[in-house]
Amino acid sequence: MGPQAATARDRHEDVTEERSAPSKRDAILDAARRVFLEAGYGAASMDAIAREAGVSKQTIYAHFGAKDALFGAIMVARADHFLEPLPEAVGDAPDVAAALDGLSRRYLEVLLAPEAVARFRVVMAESGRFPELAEVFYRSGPRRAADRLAAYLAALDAGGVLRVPDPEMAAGQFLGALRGDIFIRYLLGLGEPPTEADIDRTVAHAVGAFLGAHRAR
Amino acid sequence: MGPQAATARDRHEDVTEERSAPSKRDAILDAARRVFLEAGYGAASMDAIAREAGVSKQTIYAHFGAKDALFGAIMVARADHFLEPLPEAVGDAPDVAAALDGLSRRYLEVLLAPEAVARFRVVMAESGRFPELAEVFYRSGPRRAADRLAAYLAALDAGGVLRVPDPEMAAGQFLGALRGDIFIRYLLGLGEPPTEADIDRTVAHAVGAFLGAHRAR
DNA sequence: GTCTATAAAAGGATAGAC
DNA sequence: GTCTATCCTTTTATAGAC
Repeated sequence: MGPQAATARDRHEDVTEERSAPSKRDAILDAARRVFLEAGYGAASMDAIAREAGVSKQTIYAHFGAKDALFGAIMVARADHFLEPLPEAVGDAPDVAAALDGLSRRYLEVLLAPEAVARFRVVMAESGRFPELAEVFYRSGPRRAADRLAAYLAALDAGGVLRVPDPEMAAGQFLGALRGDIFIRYLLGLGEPPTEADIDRTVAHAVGAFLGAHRAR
Repeated sequence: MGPQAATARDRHEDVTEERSAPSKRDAILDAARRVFLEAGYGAASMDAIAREAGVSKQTIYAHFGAKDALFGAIMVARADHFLEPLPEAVGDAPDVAAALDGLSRRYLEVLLAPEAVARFRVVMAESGRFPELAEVFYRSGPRRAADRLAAYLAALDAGGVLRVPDPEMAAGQFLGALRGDIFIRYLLGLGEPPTEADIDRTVAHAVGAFLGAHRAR
């Protein structure tokens, strides 16, 4: 093997191909993600995952051992990416209204992405069987978003821009207002996804109400 | 049979007992409700329901025909009771703050009842398989609560008490703020249920913010 | 590592007696 | 209407060849 190959062999010792071909392991993970998120844990069969990945069932068991281990690998691995694009929007905005507006749009964008909704639904349904998974999901997703917003609101209060005596509560309720009815409908699989105009109205109303409620005296 | 028996025999023709003993049918419905809500549709077995009800599996099939029919009977039957105690709180209250306060407490009380949370979770998880069930649940639960509140807010706006130009949106976002973080945590099965003090703080904050945002000029 | 074939168990639904 | 006993399909998991 060539000299630069050293950086790429963090998993295998005896690989012969120099280009890291899409490994069966990754194919399995990808297929499992799709099948689990679409069907839920119980209704997803290992046969379906094997078929989707183009491998045999035994190959899956050789890699992951059992169904619940595979499920855990999928759900935890992707939990980090949830709501990751949120923080940048807070610090750079010229004024408060624009900052809240931008943050709200990113939040709804992430929250209403089909994969995020499916993930939420599955984690929720299986929270009894996988409690630690629900915990990780909560902390890396909803909790993190609320903490970031709370920190921003606390800074606004300290700077005298707004009056926010209880930033944690205010952050939680603001994000709750943003979710409003839309998210429930989405989780229940009802009706059409919200249009751009719906988003505009929702964000404008939530931000306006928040600024009205917390304006400095 | 006696003359008064006529009113009670809307289902049976050949009953011999005069007191309506807890029928097997009701025992099945009750057991099915418990098992379905605890385990979810997929993980709930007909064997478990039969055991819990103290009857044989065949008795269940004689009454309901199939698993999905039994599930539908359970979930739809109880959907009416969801949020039923809400409307009274609106009209009688002396002032707006007290009305919103009372309504908020009832809403959270109903929403955080263990059975309501379990129902929400199950309907959500099975919304793909039973779309019409999700629709009925939504309309009789979340939607109804939001509509009632919106009508009240529209009346306040018309009376000049508050300024609420978009009552539907305001109602949805107020209820969303009320759910805030608590409901998500609850759905994910995390941590302790909220204490009385938590409820007090949550309601006070949401009502205070709402009044601040929508006060008449 | 990967495949084909199979074991072992669970669960939805039905047959037939009473 | 109700029970016991059974069928048949699906599904997780494993054995053994290559």
